[in-house]
Amino acid sequence: MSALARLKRRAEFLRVAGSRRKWAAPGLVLQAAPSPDDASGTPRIGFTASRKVGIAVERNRARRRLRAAVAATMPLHAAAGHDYVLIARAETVRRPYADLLGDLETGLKRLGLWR
RNA sequence: CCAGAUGGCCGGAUGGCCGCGCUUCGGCGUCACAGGCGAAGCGAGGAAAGUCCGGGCUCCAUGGAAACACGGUGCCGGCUAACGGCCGGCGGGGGCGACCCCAGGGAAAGUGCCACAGAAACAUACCGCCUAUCGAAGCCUUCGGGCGGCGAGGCAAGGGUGAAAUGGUGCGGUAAGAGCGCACCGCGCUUCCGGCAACGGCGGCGGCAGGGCAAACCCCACCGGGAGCAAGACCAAGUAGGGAUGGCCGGCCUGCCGCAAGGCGAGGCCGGGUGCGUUUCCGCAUCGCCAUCCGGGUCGGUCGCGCGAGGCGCUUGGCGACAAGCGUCCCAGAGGAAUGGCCAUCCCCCGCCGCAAGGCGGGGACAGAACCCGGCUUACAGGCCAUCUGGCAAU
RNA sequence: UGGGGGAUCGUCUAACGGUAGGACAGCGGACUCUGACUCCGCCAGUCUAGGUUCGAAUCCUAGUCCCCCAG
Repeated sequence: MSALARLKRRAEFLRVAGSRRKWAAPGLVLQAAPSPDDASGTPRIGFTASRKVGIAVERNRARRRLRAAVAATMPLHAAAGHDYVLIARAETVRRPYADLLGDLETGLKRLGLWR
């Protein structure tokens, strides 16, 4: 994930969620917001897997699959100068990988951040 | 072969492409770091889980002790750093058996409880049984007495109630009965023997010496300071050194207010208050104290943090838990948190098609380190090994 | 991650180890021209599994779920 950065603070997640730009797909929920300080910087990604997703094994699996999908797609196609939050759902663990990639791509297109 | 018991073990395998974390090395870069590039090595579990116990480690309290309080454990012996764990025994219960299960000290130290029912739940008599003993109505009489069963009295066998009714069965015995006597069983005490002990065995004595509950209070024995890696240490940055409300002391001196009586935490001293679990003496800290609320700062980094009661193998001792010795290995260290994503082949299971070879499709348990270790408990697809038991068949 | 607390009708809340009670809600009925109020009745529950006890919501053990706290 060399071309991407990570979101780590709770406040950052809340700020992205407060922007209300989101797209819900069967495999994931994508939220996005412009970066506060650097409009042309590298995209920053955050992952969330709540207890609704499942036990710790399933939460870890969901987050890893999302991270793999991001590594395959977003360095090339995500618009710069934005923060993204990916929320795992219960389906994220079982959804076929190709569909998961499709969810992420259509999410980026729907939010107008496809590049 | 079938059914079962116990103990131990495994927890999919191989490869490819793309990635992640840590360590080391190389070169780039830098005054030196940082950073990023490449390579190599390593990278979840038997339960990592629940957080139910025990320790290590860290800080606080530790001053000096005793008593009290509180919490825990509970047959005996051993193992262990320790344990509520483990091993071996004992006792009780279950199973044809291999084997399994048991909080399993004390109820004549004391207190308490035992609802309803029942006469009575710890010391009793409702129904009942009896008339030997004492008194009496009535009846009979050969006038000696007898019958009668009202009262006093005796009894606890039977009925009934209950979870539980003061040893059980049988024989004798008696007015009726009763360990009242005897035999066997049970129980208590005890000589001797075996055992370190729990306990067991043989014998003797005692007629029973006194219901249940201690996962009720309790007694006895033993153990235990408190908090926890968000412990704690260091570096960097940085604000404040507060405010409001309410409640609660005495004496003396000074000061202030007041003409005075007097008042006032403004100050000091003494008593004292508060804290160190409680009490006692002593000691220490703090002088206003206590409660509630408000206000202000940070949300960074490094260490702690991976050689340990360590893993594996062999030998020796021990029934065993385990211990000792020798050899060998280094084996995760993240921090919105790495240990992965995808694909292929093989293995196992299920379904469908097929005579078959095989083909197609689906699935592969429980579950993710967060300071570490020893246990316990709980979850778990499928499989392997060893020993043993019962049954059937054959030899 | 560590520490602490709790679970009783749909909701809130009682119950020395001895029949699980009350309020609200719901349903039915009565009163009323109708509704409200009021009255009567019904519906229902001890988180789960074992154990101790004659008897467990209560005591003990294990599990499940929920809530709170933290430098």
